[in-house]
Amino acid sequence: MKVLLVDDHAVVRQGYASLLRTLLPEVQLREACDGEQALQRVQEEIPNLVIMDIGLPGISGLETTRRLRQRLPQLRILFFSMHDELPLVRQALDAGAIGYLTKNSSPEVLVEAVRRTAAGHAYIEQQLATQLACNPNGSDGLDPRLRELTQREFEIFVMLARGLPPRQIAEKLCISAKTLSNYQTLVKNKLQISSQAELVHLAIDSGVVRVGLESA
Amino acid sequence: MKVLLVDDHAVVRQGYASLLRTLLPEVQLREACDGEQALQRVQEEIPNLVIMDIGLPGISGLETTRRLRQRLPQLRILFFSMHDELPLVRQALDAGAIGYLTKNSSPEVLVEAVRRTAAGHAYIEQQLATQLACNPNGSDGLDPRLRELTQREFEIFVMLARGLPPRQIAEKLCISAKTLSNYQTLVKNKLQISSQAELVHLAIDSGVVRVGLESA
DNA sequence: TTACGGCTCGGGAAATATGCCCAAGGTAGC
DNA sequence: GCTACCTTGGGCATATTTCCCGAGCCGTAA
Repeated sequence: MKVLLVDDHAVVRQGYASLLRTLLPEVQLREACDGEQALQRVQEEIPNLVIMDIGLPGISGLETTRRLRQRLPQLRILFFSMHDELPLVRQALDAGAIGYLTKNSSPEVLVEAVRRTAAGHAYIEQQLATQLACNPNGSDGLDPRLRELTQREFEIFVMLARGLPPRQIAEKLCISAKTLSNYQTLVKNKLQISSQAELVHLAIDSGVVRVGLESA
Repeated sequence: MKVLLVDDHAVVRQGYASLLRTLLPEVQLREACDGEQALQRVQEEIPNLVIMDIGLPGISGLETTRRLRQRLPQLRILFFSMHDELPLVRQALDAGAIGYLTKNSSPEVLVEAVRRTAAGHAYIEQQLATQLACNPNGSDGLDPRLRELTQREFEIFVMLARGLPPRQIAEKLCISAKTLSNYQTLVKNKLQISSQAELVHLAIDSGVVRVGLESA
């Protein structure tokens, strides 16, 4: 079984790599540190499964997933993220992921998820699956205004709501501070708000971010 | 019994005034639309009870309360606010209020509260009282950083966290936009944060504001 | 194919906001 | 009276935002 690990934090990635090698000796691992590299690796050799971090620099995990699925619709992608907000899970599944796991999961769960998704079965972390099942599918808690946002705008919206410094957002997305600023204005217009504070309230209300600080 | 009603929204104030007149015919009502006027009215004639809105323009309800109590330590002040966050209740009581009621209360409760506070007994809305009792008195859920803020800074902090437009805050507090801006910088420094988004998160974490939009 | 529309990205210029320093007036306490 | 601190704002340099505009891409409809 061939697995491609995509995560921008080398330490984290390698940690999970060694974990997987131990727990699943039959797996042949490859790694990528961003979306570009992931696309390239997949082109070189098609894996049975891609394990994808959601918060990549440059093209995000979501965008990378869309592109991968576009090229290889049968490709299986398992999201592996530190975020457990429902709307993000939905975004991942919409983008074409077959599974979603948070980084809080135990190694056993990780192994199980890898096995199942590699075999083509969906796997969503227990708790998230339950919540998804409860929250009637289509009608998230999402504010209708959020539907107006494009994918890119949505990503930026989330980061802004988390309170990441603008510089850092721009860096992470590999766009100029200027572009970020323009997006920010655009997003605020679409959401019909004027301050960053309202943006945070809206994000929390919609369940897009959780209270409490921390970064992406 | 003489009661002074302090609230900046004329309609609201008069609504409650007529309500009180109906339910408590023995009450002699006077009104004030801001802190200045309240101080003046009290000077003209000392009421048995002051019913105070927390969100006044100019000097706030809290500040007005402090000044009133300074001049007349025996004066009874009942807060009547649309906000039900515990730290705000504490601030009101600290400022010298003898009662706290939210605007969601039923007329019966209002009457009861007026009767009790006018008679010199404390009256705190059932639900709030319970919460206050549960949350060990001194050690709120308050972030230690919030203790660094002066009263004025705290007021501004709350308004910023609610997402009020800067213009509006400055207007409401009757200070220049420049002063507000200076306060904002000061507050952010004291709280050791850099963005407005973090400010909102901190406020929500500390229970100073509740999620959901709306203004003051 | 061509044309159109939408998305992403950023430049330019003007308006705003911020950060930092400083100073005046008020109040409280010693 | 003196000191300390809060509140209020001016000045000024810098950063951010806003608004307008154009380029490149991509998918789709004609």
